[in-house]
Amino acid sequence: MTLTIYDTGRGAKVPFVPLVDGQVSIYCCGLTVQSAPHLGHIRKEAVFDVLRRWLTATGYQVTLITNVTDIDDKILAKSAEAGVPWYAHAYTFERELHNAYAALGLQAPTYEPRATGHIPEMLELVQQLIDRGHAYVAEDGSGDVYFDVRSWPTYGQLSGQKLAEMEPAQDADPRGKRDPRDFALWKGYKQGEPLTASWPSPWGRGRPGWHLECSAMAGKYLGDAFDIHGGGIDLKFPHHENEMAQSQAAGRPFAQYWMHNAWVTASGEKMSKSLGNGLAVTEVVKRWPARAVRLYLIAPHYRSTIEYSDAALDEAAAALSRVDTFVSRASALAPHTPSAVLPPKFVAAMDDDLSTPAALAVLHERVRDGNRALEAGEFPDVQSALADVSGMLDIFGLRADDVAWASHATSDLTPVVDGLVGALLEQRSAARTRKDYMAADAIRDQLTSLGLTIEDTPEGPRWTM
RNA sequence: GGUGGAGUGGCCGAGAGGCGAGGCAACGGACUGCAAAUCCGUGUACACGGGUUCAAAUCCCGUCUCCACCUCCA
Repeated sequence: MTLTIYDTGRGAKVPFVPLVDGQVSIYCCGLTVQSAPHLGHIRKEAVFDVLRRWLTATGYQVTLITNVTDIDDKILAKSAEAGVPWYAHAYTFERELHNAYAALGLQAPTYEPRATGHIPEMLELVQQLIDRGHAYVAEDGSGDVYFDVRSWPTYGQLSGQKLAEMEPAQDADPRGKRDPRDFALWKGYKQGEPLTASWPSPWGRGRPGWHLECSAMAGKYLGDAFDIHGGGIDLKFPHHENEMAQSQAAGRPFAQYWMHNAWVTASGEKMSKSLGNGLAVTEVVKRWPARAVRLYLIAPHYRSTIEYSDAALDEAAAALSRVDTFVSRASALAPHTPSAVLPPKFVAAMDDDLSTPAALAVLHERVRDGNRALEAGEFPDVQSALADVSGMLDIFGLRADDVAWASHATSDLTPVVDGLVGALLEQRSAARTRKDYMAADAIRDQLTSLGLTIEDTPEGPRWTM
């Protein structure tokens, strides 16, 4: 059984064969750090985090590069509006992005290059394109450099667009372009822009175009050819189309597979900044446990649109707590280690284009098996179910005891609380023994009002936050 | 105008010719002093209209609705 992935370029599920045996190189378009990341942005990170965990678990050595676009028109515009330097503005949101990563237990990429740190690599790429006759300096003296779309016959292949059929540019000002569809590789410095946002180049001061950045950084860290290029489906055109064109036109084979995730919608429409801060990751994590948010993001298939609703987050939290309850009950009986060999149905699901919904169904099945075994007192079965459940949770990045959640876990007060609660529970048990249920319930109500849940189990009372 | 995706039971969300994924909620039962948790059970869902087939949510034709991209949005 081998991994099959849906390759946007071929428009079909295809077997995944890496360029180098045992290794996988992935470039995943990161964010333009112009505002706070919302659920939709972080979905992409969650999806590729799971992909990476799965590849790693199946024996691959994974290199994941995710860039940070820290210079672009919007960053300049918004920072000017806010009256802060553009780099400070970008840095603010880069840090917010990292906080969001941490909150959702996302493993850091192998490396996370910033666009502004790779100007030389970008200039080199532009020069190669000019030399090969696929790029030209604008004729209007703006200092812009454009990719010559008509010089590249396969332009439009990735997205299935035909040049002739594309909506005519409503931009009346061709800005020195030979064709309205030509895109900027390099943007000449304009009066009024901060001088710090420009770099010297053979064509005058300026800054890189968005598409160019990714090609240059992917090339630097992954080589001329690499395995998987990922990103949101909305980047397919023009961003990825342009990346592919400019890289291949420069003689680099570029990505072998393209994986695109769908977005998160709200009220049926694509989530966007205009819908307000309510959906910012920082806000969502305040309202629901971070692990539930993560589950919510990875439970549907990555190519399906997720419709945001409070109720859906509530459901994810409820589903997760069912799993957690089993894990904590079973763990109390015996130490365990996650299974190295996962249930075949789970493996088959994950290998089938990362079919997390089917894989999750297997997780729930094993939880049920485990609960049944728990009732029957079949400890070997409990242990085996627990090991499987842990192993599967590991792939999803949802193990409660994963170090990723450490910074958000309760601190070392747990033993103290345990002692105090334990003392009260002993009093309650005594009251129950003498059938003084009024007193027993009073203690339980008191603890409940503090946010604790008390459950009576065959092994004695048990409390959870 | 071009390109792509979607419409599934109360809700979320898979599947893609034949045995009702899974979760959440609800109801009934078991267990419990009462709960909680857990287990067992309960559903004749696939936008609409035709057609193909022994068999269609899945294929074909038509219709409606929604969304996205073609504007530096994950």
